[in-house]
Amino acid sequence: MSQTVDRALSILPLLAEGPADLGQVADRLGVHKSTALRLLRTLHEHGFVYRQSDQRYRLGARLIALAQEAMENLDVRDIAHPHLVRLNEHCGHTVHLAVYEENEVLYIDKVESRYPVRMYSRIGKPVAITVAAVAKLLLADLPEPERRALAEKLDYPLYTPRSTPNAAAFLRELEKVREQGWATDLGGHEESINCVAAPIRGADGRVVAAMSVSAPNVVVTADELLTLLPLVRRTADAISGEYSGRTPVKEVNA
Amino acid sequence: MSQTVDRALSILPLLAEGPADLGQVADRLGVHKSTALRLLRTLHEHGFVYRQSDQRYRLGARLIALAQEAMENLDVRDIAHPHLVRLNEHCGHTVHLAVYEENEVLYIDKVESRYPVRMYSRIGKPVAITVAAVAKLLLADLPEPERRALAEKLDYPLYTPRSTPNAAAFLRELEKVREQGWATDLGGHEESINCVAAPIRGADGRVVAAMSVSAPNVVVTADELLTLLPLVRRTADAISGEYSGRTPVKEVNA
DNA sequence: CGAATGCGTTGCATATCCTGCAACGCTCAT
DNA sequence: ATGAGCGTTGCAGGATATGCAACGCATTCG
Repeated sequence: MSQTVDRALSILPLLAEGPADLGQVADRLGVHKSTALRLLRTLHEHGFVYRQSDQRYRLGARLIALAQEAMENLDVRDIAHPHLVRLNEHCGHTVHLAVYEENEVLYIDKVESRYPVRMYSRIGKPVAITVAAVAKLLLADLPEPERRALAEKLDYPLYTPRSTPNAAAFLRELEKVREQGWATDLGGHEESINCVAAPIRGADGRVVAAMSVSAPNVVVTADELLTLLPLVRRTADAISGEYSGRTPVKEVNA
Repeated sequence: MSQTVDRALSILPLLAEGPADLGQVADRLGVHKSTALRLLRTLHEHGFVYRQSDQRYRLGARLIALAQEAMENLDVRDIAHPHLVRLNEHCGHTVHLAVYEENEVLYIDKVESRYPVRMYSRIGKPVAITVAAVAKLLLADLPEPERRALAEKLDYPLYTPRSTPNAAAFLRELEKVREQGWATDLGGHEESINCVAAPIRGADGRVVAAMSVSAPNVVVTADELLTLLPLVRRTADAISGEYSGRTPVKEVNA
């Protein structure tokens, strides 16, 4: 809606691909160099871009710090964290917490596996939305039209033979997940990694987040992992209770 | 330099403090509501802000994802990571990697302590610049005028009695750090936590990053921690070598 | 060694695009 | 019912962003 701001913001994803010089930015924006320069300068003043020694621009530190703050005032996260840690202490596997927000699902917390073989993932990273167990739970709860629209719009990359192949299959899977109230990903993203996940609900019953336990099958088989399901669900329910119940504990910020 | 973009970007730190509604944003920007609305809309389209169910705005997911990408293409980080992990495996303590960028020092990587007592810190979080060992190393390497200017501008919060009290003391400390080539923080930030840190240098000898080992003194005393100094320095030197030497291994992106 | 190319940068005139206003619709509380 | 408070819209005026052309500076090539 605001052309100038629109252009300025478009620079950021562009720089996320890697550093770029003024000319490249101007070209990809389709504007004159002087225009790009002024936009970059403004971004620079705010610390969103950084000018490295070779004069090229890349994303700046303030952006990282801001994102950090953004995550820190997600209240689900605060409440969930100790539960995730406790679950990790019980089973030793990687525990994730994820939320859905406007066509993306992303991890907002993680407790690392205590086994030497760890899976790759990072807080803040958008998850493989068509296969991840947490994504299924979050999308399954969307209003039907929105869910359908989103499913149609997605790509369905075949990470493995067991990846969700297309929108129809995905919608069917979501329906199933919706009914059973939990989800799995059995080798749909990484051949050897399995997950079980459960939803965290707000006071109105809507799914506000999802948590999962993941483990490579060199550590435990899928069947063994599934035996953790009741525990995972109980943990998720405990978080739900605390989240919707508004525990009076810890109300530091007004 | 660009008023519109300037205003739009100012909204983000504002929202980082917590969700806000349209009126609040307009007030704090000192603009008309309709203006704020248009800016917020533009930010929304790009996913930088999110409109929660109560209509208030907060920082959006794209911001988090972007910051993630920003960190992932810092090459020091890639190179350093395995070294940090190895160091952690040796000593068991928390290992940090930090960089300086325009008046801020922030952690860009972290390997968690394997002891039950862990220190609080988060990747992406700006560090306590006046006391942290890594910050001392990074600032000590700045050109003298810049270092002095920065030191004058900083606040010197007294986290503990051992915190750096003022600019003069800080500059003296930086001089010392500069000469000895390593730094410590002995209870200057958290009473019970000590750190030893060493610099990572680029091909031209300039400090590009700094790494540290931190441990609470309930686990090891400051003296014991200092015995790790040679190992920390060796690790930092190894990273420096790899970083400046341009190892031919792994050149995926052109 | 000098010319030429490529880059970031500046000042300026044009008109585009942003701004603030005022009025509207809506929800919620009185 | 009535009013207050909030987000939203269309519009006219003018501040503000834009592209141009020219400059400085480095690096490259003749």
